[in-house]
Amino acid sequence: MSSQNALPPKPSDVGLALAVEPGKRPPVRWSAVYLGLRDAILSHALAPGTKLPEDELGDIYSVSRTIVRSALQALAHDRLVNLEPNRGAFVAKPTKLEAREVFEARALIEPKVAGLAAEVAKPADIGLLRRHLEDEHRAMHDGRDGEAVVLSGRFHVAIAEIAGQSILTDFVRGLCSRSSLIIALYWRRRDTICESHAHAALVDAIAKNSPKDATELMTSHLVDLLSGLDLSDRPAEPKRLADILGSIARPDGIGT
Amino acid sequence: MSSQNALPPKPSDVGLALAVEPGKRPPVRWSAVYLGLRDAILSHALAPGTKLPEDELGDIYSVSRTIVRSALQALAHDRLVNLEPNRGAFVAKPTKLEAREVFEARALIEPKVAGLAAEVAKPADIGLLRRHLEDEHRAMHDGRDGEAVVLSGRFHVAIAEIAGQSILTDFVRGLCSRSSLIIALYWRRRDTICESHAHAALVDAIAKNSPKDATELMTSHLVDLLSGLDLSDRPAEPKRLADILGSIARPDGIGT
DNA sequence: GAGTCAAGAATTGTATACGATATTCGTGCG
DNA sequence: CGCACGAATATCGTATACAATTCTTGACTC
Repeated sequence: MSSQNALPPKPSDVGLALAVEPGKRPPVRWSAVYLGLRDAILSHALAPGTKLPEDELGDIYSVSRTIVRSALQALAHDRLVNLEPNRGAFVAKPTKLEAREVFEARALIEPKVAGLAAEVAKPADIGLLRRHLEDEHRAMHDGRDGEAVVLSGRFHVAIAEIAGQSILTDFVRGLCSRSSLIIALYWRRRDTICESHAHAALVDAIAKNSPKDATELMTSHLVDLLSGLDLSDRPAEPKRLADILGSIARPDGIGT
Repeated sequence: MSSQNALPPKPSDVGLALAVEPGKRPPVRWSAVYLGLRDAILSHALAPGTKLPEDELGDIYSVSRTIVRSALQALAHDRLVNLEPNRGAFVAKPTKLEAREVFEARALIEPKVAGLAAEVAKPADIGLLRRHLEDEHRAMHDGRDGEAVVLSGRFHVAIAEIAGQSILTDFVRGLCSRSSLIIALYWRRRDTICESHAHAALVDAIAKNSPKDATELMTSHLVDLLSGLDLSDRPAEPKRLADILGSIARPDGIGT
């Protein structure tokens, strides 16, 4: 019955108030579901608007709906899923307004955080960032866009962690997660997807302990990111199913 | 299969992603427990560290533990309660380090938000703020400290709402909530508890559409608030129970 | 043929049962 | 007298059962 040998994935990642040391206490069971879904959403494996039925998720992760429900609630609090009463959970679809606000919040917080990081960064921190940079580069080069986006977010979070402000780090983490959804919805230029250069410059500024440079680089990096989005002011997008399907080369042979 | 016409209903009430209008759909059952506990914590009716047993809360609110559990999870995400696996839920006890970080985050976000509010505030907004001010004053004057603290927080949130940045408003809301806990733990001067004057000046600056003034006033207001706290660097407080009980005039007659 | 309505199916909401873990308290030993 | 150990109790963790709601589908009417 209790055959669930749910291997603890990564207790440190779950940004929640749980006083639990990694190895000692069993990391709450829903964290596996939470992390799995989160990764899937952030890496764009699950598109915004996708329904997330409790039964199905329970089957997939071999847990009861109780656990799934907890995970979904946590994701809802992160604004990665939308809980609609009596209807179920759906991958969130941030509006363009929300998208703008996310980037405005990032523009306020992250430059400051980058400056802080540049002030206190030690060699070990720089090493960590450079390793991050490599991972990112590799994922991007391998064409794994989804992971590249996730890693890009994790890079920003890593900077915040170096700054040593855990609350601001939580904010950055949340904002980056939501940015991932925003990118999935509103990204326009697929070619310029990863300005890894900007990240590299950022690391250099932090390595040189130049808070001012780091602050400015982060600001312009975020502006660049924002400029890659299509956040024009038509709030509703009445895309017709026919338009979408018509514009895609359909595999002839099956269907009408 | 519609493309959800997700009109942002009211993200201000419960800080969670629920597309639900107050009256129409049943507002998820746990929100009653959530709000009740939150008020009790923010108004210092429940002291930090207090255990919150699921059964007891279920009896009080006449719901099953399932509901209580959801409410507690939501509160944990707000960092108002601490969930310790297999041990239960406790009202959070922010450390001094956390307290400092909360106020550093507020010092980063709120001045900017106040400036924004001053830019866009309309007469109706000013009226709202002045009414807030009165409520605060009244509660303070009536000696209801708990509510005064809550209202003070709501004032800051109201400013953020005027600024029209819902995400930053969420941040401010969370930070103010945590500040309430911090005040419960580390407030030192009980007399100067409410610098209602600072709030009044803030409203004036916003009313005059003076972003620069509003920004500076908020900055100094937060500095003042912080200076009222005892956040010295001894991380652990080895207060002995005997000290506390010994220093209080005990009602003689009962007990040993 | 389009629209409406209702019965059935599917999914979510809540309560409860039961196993697992922690805490308490009594007992015995040093 | 203090401490260690173990049974009893209390509380939490998870699964499951059942109720409530929504969605689907088919028939019926206009």
